[in-house]
Amino acid sequence: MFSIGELSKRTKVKVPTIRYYEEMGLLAEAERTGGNQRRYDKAGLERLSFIRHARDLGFSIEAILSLIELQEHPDRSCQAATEIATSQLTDVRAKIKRLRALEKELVRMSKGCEGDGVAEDCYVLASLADHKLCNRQH
Amino acid sequence: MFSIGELSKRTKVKVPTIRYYEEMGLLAEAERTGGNQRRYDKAGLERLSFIRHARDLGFSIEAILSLIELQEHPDRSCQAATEIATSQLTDVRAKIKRLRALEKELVRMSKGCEGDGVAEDCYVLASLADHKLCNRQH
DNA sequence: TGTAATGTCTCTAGTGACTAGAGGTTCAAG
DNA sequence: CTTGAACCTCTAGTCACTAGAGACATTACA
Repeated sequence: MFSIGELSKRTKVKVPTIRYYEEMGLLAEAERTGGNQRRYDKAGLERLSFIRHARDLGFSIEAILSLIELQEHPDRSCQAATEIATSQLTDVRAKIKRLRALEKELVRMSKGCEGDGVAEDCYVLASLADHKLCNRQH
Repeated sequence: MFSIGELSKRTKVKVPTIRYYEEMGLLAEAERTGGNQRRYDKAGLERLSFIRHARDLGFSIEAILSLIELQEHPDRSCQAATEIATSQLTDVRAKIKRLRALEKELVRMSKGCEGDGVAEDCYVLASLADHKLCNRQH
């Protein structure tokens, strides 16, 4: 059994975040010492690692709740889990696509201006003021 | 002179968002009718278009405030504008990099599971539970 | 000119996933 | 037994909006 600080160290999840996860129902309510401090065991550690891993991959709290629910019913079909992962993948790909378009536009903007002139002639500012100067939609 | 709703239509920025931008100091306080409703002119329209364009490119409100400040002092050096754009570009590139790593991991995860088994054997869940199953850091 | 529909006003509160801080209590080491 | 670090709960703040309540203004049409 170890404290919340120890759990935090081992999982690299900050202490207030652990408490927040408990409040959100991602973590079961921890056992308490006589003095009301949380104590965790291996199961708690594994659960938090799972959560952190999923968060790192961009899953929302809500999605993680569903995944945990599934985890706790090993007999259920895992279709939902695959669906959540696939939807996350679609999301990620959409974001990448959008960011790539932004990247191109920003490169074009930055290249147009050396930063050595005055604001009046700044290509960055001009580009922002007039969308027509852009090559692509965003 | 036109109303906030008209401005909203022309710029595709929602009415409450326009009011929010005003409160944040991105838009000058609008003129008002006798009945206290906001009225805008061409200058207001251009300013909001600028803001929307910058937001679309991912600039923060704070960054846009700086850009607007520059815009209003056309005699100042535009170095700051270029710096803001470049920093935004760096940001965007970092995000793309990270998302690409996530994408790879999610593909690997999804491929490992057809979604036709039970949760106990689900590769998605297993991957989340055990980071060691991952190919790369994220 | 009357009325009804639509638009606008301010204000408060909610979103997601935390983060920061106040003010108080408990624990572990020496 | 004392000290200081770690812990507790609670509230409020972050970012960029979004939603809703309840009241007032404007516009279109009869």
